[in-house]
Amino acid sequence: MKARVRYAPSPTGLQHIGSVRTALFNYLFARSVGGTFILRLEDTDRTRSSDAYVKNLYDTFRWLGFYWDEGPDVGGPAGPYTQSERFALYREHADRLVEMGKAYYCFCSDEKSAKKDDAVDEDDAAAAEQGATGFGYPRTCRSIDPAEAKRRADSGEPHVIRLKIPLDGVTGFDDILLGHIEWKNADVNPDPVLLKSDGFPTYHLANVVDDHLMGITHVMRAQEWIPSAPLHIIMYEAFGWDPPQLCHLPMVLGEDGHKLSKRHGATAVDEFRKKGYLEAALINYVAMLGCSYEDGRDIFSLEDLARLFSMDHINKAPAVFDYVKLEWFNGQYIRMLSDEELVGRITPFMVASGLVSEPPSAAQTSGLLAAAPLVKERLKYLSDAPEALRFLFAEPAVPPAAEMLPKKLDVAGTAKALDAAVELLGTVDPSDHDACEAAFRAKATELGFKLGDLLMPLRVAVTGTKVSPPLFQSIAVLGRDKAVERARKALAVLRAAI
RNA sequence: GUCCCCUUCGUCUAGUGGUUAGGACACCGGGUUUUCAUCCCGGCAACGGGAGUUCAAUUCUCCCAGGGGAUGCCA
Repeated sequence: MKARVRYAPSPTGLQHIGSVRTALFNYLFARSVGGTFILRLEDTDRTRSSDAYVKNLYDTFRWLGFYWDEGPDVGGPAGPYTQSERFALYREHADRLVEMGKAYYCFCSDEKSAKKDDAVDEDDAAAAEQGATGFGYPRTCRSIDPAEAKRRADSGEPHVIRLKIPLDGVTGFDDILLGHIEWKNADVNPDPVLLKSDGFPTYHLANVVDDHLMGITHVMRAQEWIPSAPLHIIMYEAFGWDPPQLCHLPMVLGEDGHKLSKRHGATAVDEFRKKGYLEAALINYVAMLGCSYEDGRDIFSLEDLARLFSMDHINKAPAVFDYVKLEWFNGQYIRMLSDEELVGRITPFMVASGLVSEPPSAAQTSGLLAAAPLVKERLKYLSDAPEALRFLFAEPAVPPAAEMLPKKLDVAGTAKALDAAVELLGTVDPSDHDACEAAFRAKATELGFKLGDLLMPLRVAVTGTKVSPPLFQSIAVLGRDKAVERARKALAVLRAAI
């Protein structure tokens, strides 16, 4: 049977790096076995779902560059792929369970859920201290006569439908990664809500019904879902369906060992994009969180990953998200870009910084192209480009004298060095890097300076900073006349400061 | 509290009874160099603890400890 897997996000927030990792693993698995990857929108939380987040979902995956074979936007034989459009289906199935005696109507108010989480925790703790045997819902309505319950429900009394968890016995399953896991039914969440009072299904119902109806063969999801697995198994059994194979992926943690969240740093994929991460770097890094491929290699393209992926290389232990290592990957991928590609990537950042017009002029583009090789190995993020290239597109402030001093040189000495440098600059061809260096080196020796003594003040004068791409190449891109002009102004400042 | 999952360098991992426990990032040295980077070389650094099984355990079993997750009309 052909494998069918799905990514089933709820559009209640920006796409999170953790969920995208789950999506990626599902995608890689599907590709590695020639299966089908499906997107299903779980928008059953009416108050939190929003179209803006659906748009963010599409934008995110378009950027990442891996896509689903079936989904709300591309269609497919098992649609619709948006749960709100499958509304009637869930009620039908919930009713069916009630008719079979596997679920029941509940008329309790949901005052507990209206409280804040903390309050609920305190309640539970208090209940436990008092020696309460159970936890969660006390199964109050489970004993109502079914006929009467039906009458009350039909008469319009507000209600939910709850699943009857067997009071004894055990429920278990074989996790592809974790092996056999089982629970005493007495330890399973007592009678979870399947259909909410607004008629929408909860995750549990919608998930099981849709996975079955959509022919899902493998469910790969984060380990935080393990405790709800028995609920789902009980439902599959109640419906008389075969459950899909389950595989619970290790969680992604922050450096403090807790579930990765905003306080650890960027978590929305959008944030990574805006910071100037390359999608290939992000995919490469995230794919390696909790999974290994070829030993001794760390750079993998999406195609490589899809080919090499295998469930038995997934780790059981949770993984800490390491921003520093991701940064290293980003640098690697930036360096792999051709000059043309790099220009294409940094242009939006140059435009956003106001250094380059929108659209860029031909001169700006050729300037960027000439400068690309100078900054390629210096960028950690694409967003570093404006700062690194600012001197080419904007006039830097004339630096104060102190800023220009090389190590161990005073103002007078620096003025002398810069004077010599400016004069020499007028006589050389800046595009001939080797010749320039030879000429400056000779001049430095002649005057008793080091090469750096000549170059540092010139660098600061021309680029406005002590840190810049290689000087001669920078000057070649900028134009010698402009460089000389800046250097003369700086020289005047130095002389005035003697 | 209860249930469930997990446990190799600081981090990501390789390893499936016998290895000097390997690699990557980070860190620390050194080299190249025109600042900053890149690049190259070297170094530091791990099998949570205790019982077993075995000629032999990082590898298998059990217990403990530690960490995490769940315990919603959110997913």
